[in-house]
Amino acid sequence: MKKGSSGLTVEEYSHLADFFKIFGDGTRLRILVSLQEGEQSVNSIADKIEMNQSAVSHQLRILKHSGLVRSRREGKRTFYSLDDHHIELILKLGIEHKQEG
Amino acid sequence: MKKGSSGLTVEEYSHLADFFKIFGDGTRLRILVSLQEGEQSVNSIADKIEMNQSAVSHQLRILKHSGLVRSRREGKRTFYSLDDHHIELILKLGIEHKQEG
DNA sequence: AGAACAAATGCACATGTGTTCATATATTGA
DNA sequence: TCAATATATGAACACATGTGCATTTGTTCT
Repeated sequence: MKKGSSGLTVEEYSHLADFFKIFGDGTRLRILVSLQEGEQSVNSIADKIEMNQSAVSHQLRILKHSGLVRSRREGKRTFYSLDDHHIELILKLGIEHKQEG
Repeated sequence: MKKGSSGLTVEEYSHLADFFKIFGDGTRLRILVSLQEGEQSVNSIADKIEMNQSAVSHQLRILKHSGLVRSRREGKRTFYSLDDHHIELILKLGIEHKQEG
């Protein structure tokens, strides 16, 4: 296992990059922020952020596979909610960064 | 200016996504972490992270345009250094997330 | 001016990504 | 079972992105 001067391997940096990549899309950010208000169904999210149901579903799958959200089925609907305590901190940090310009 | 329930416009989310996108590449992460040790020339960085000079230069340009690093010329060489106090915090946060992962 | 070195740039290419459309797969209620 | 609703999925497409190659630009030294 080859280590760089700061302790992470090339592969580990790649995985870390994959983590940040999740936040690198406006639609996903809006979904995540929307979910901060509580769990919501797919159509509910799609309506709120004014996006295609399919597009939202695709993104939710990515978020779920990344472990950032989880889903719960209730009848015909699937409710998604945040499933990672780092999300709020990271979003907050990004927004603060943005505000300072 | 259309605002969502959490105070940001669609365009603002897009810009925030662009910010996170910068960290969504392993090469850029390695460059940023490398620069935490202090300013370094392009070739120096390229050697350290074992990457093409051209690739590193391309990425440094992105980092510079994003305001995350700045450059200083000294003779034939250009020295790059970190230029954003949020970087360390964000990298730290991401690494911590990974460790708990 | 010419050689040597460092860095930046334009191009081409392969790969990755987000969206939409159409369709499939639940699930519920009549 | 059939219709209606909600969600998931696959394919296709346009677009973005990272890299390497070749070349250019800038700098120093002789």
